[in-house]
Amino acid sequence: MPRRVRRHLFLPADCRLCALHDAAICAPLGGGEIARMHGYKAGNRTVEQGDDIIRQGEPCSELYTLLDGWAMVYQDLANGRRQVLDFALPGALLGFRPNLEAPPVHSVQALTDASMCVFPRARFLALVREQPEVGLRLAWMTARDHFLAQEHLTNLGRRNAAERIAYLLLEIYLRAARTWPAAGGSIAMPLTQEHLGDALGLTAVHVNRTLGRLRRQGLLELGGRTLVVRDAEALAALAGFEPEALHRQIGDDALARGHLGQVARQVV
Amino acid sequence: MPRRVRRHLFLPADCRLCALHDAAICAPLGGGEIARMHGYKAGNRTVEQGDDIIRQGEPCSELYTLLDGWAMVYQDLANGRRQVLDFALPGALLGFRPNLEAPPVHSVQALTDASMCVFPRARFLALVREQPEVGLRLAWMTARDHFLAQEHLTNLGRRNAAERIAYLLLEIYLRAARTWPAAGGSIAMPLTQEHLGDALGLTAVHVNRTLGRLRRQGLLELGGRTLVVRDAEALAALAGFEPEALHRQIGDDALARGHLGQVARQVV
DNA sequence: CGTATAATTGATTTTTGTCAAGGCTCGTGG
DNA sequence: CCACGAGCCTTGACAAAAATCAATTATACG
Repeated sequence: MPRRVRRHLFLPADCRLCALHDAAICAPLGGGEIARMHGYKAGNRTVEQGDDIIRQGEPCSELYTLLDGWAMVYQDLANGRRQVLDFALPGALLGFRPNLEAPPVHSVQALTDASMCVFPRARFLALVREQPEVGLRLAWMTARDHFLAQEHLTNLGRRNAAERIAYLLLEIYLRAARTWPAAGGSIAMPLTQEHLGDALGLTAVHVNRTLGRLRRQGLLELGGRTLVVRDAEALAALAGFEPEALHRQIGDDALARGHLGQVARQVV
Repeated sequence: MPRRVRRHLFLPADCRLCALHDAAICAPLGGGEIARMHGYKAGNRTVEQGDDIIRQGEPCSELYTLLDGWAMVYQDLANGRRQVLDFALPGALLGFRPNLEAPPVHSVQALTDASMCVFPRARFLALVREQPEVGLRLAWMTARDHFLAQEHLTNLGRRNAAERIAYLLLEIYLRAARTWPAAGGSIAMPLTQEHLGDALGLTAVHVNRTLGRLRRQGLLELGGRTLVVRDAEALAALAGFEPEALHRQIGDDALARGHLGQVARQVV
C-alpha cells in the first residue's frame, strides 16, 4: 500500500521562469499571457517518492503539470492485479479525464521525489475557456497520449517478453534523454523490474529472466536505478521500434510544424 | 490483403437531418450553426465491407465521421502480425492524430458496408478554429478514446483469455446496444474470431476454444454475425467489468453533465 | 549490523501458441 | 438446382512461452 499523500504547498512560482514551458500545457502562451498564468494556478507542490498524487476512486478536484521527477499512472484491479498505464515525465498533464466531475479512475504515484504545478479544476477549465489555443494544446496532448497508449497496446498484444521490454526501455530512454540529456546511452531511471512487469503484462520474475538474456547479449544494462542502452540498433530491430515514425507523430516539433500546431498559433 | 478503396462520393447531406448529431464531433453545434456545417464537409461517402478507409503510411488529407456501419482501427507490423486498436461505431471520428501532416500510422477498415461524412483536413481545422466549442468536443472525444485504450491496455496486460473475451464482448455489446437498440441481449456484430484475437493479443484458435467454454457455461452465444449475451452478470463478474464506472466516465451524459461539457456550452 | 526492498535462480505447472486437418455455410456460376 | 470454393469455425496433438512457487542472494538505508 503506497503511503498517504504528503502535501507541501508553495506559493505559485513565476511561470516566466519555468524551464518546462515548451513541454507543458502552457506552451502556446506567449510572454504577456504567461505572466498572467499564475492567476490560474493554486501553486506548486512537492511529494516524496512513493506518494500517491492521485488515487483512483477518491475525489480529486485538481489537475497537475509534473515539473520534476518521475510518476506512474496505474490502475488497481479488484483481484489485486495492477496495470501500469503510463510513465510520466516532466511536462506531463496529470488528472485530465473525460468526466472531471467523477472521481479519477486511475491512480498516479510519484516514483521519485517530485514537484508539480497545481491547477484547481475550475481554474484549469477557465484557462482552457479563455485561451482557445490552450484548448487546442490540450487536444494535442491528449491525442499524443492516446497515440502512445495505442503503441503500448500493440506492444502487449503482439510482442513477446523480450520484444516488449526492448520496446519499452527504448521508448523510456528516448523520452528521458530528451528531458535530461543522456551521456553514453546512460540515464537515471527509477523503475523496478516489478514496474516494468506491471506495464508490460508480465511477472517480475519473467522480466528478470528476460532482462538477463538481453544483458548477456550485450544489448543493455539495467541496475542501480540506471539504464544503459548498449546497442540501440539491435534493440530497435528486435522490437520493431521505429524512432522516426514516433518522432514524426509526437516529436517536439510536431506541434510547431503540424497543422494543429499552426492552428494553435493562428488562433491567438 | 484488403481490397482497394472504392469511392462513392455524394453531395453533402443536410446536417440538420442527421440523426447522429449528438454522438459526433458536431454535437455542440446548435440550430443556426448546424445549418452551416455542410460548408465544412466535402460530402458523404460509402465504402464496402472490407475496404480500407485509411491506410497506414499512405498520405490521407481527410478526416471522417462514421455515419453507419462498423470499422476497425488497426496496425500492421513488419513481421506480419496485426493489432486491432479499436472498433469504431457510428459517431466515431476517424483519422485524427497528433500530426495531421504526416501520413497516418494506423489503418481503418470497414467491417460492414459503411458510410461516412468527409472533412478535408484544412476545413476540419477551420471548423475547430472558428467554433471553440468544437475544439473542446474534440478534446473530450480524444480523452474518451484515450480512456478506452487504457481500459484495453489493462485488459491485455492483466486478464487471461476468458476474462479478456468477456470484457471486450460486454463492452462491444453495450456500445452497439446504445447505437442500435438490442432485443433480448442480442446484437448484430460483424467481428470474426480472428478480429477478436487481433484485438485481444490472442490467436484465433485460442479465442475459439475459450469462446466454446464460455458458450458451454451458458454465458454467451456467438455466431452468424450475431452476439447474444446470455448472462451479463456472470460475464461482468468474470471480467471485472464495471458498466457504471465506464458510463460515469464516457457515457452520453458525461459531456452534458461534466464540467468540460459545461465549458463546451458556456463557450458558445 | 539488521531490516526491507529488489534482484536472481531453479523446478514445475499453466496458459497460450503452432501445426494440421476437417467441417460448416453461404454465395456464385455452371 | 447443384457443385464448388472461399472464408470461417472447430478440434486434436504437440511445442513454446510465461506464470507460479520457493529459496537465495544482492543492495540500500537507517
